[in-house]
Amino acid sequence: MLRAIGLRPTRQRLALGFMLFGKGDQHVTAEMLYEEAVKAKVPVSLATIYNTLHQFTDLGLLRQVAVDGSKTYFDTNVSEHPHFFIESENDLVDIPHSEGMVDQRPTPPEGYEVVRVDVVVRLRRKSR
Amino acid sequence: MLRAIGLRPTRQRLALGFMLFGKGDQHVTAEMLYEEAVKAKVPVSLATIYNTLHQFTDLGLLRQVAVDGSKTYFDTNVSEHPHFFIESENDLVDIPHSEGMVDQRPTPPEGYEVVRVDVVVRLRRKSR
DNA sequence: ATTTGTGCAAATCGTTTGCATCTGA
DNA sequence: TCAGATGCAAACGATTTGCACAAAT
Repeated sequence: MLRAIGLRPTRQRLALGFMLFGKGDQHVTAEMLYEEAVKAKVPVSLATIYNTLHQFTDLGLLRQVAVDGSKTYFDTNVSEHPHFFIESENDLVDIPHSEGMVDQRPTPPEGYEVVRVDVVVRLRRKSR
Repeated sequence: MLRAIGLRPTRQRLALGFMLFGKGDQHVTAEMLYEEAVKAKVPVSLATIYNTLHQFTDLGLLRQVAVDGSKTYFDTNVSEHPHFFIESENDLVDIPHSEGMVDQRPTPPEGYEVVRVDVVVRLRRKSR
């Protein structure tokens, strides 16, 4: 598969590929993936994690989600869909569809095209 | 007005308040506001800009918009509305409403409440 | 006189970059 | 062999923080 998209199947790319796509849809940050790799004793550097995430994204295997200022999230589900972001836990999850939110692409202004649409519903644990 | 919301009307807060709310809706980053202040010869530090932006946000005068990794944008229009983000120019603009996009609040999961909904349509200049 | 705000510089955090070294075809 | 990948450490940019000084009430 890596070969198919023009990337050398190296140890680290293979390992990261399995971690990302081997267990259903998930949302990861560079740091999270790095931790997981360390735990799994996969020798890989943070720099390589970033390289890989971006390469995968450019090749359409991952999708970036703009959540907020700091961390960048990558979604293994590349289809267009909205997210819940639970602020207290820094957790990003898909919104089960049909949960309201008709999500129609707006017409872009003359001369521009839509790159992607980010819909993030930010949640907080209810106090009372 | 500052007094009304419980903030001392200091020189810099007054100046920043005018810059923010004195000319219709706009979208600013800390850096942009700082530049504007410097140009207008308003003596203010970046730290104070950040303090002020956050205080105003907490008090509901501004609204934060999650655009992407780096810069944080603040919108003087605090109502819930979607945005276009023009990647090449780093420009954030309101989407003229009725442009499609039915924007219905989804039902949050048990025990959570919606803090805010960010809808960002990312645009790129059309190539051909 | 007290409390609150401001400015500076240093510290932090996620991410990127330069470059020497390694590795897969 | 050798282009492409990796790893390290330094560089970066936006934001935050600690603390001395200044300004509102």
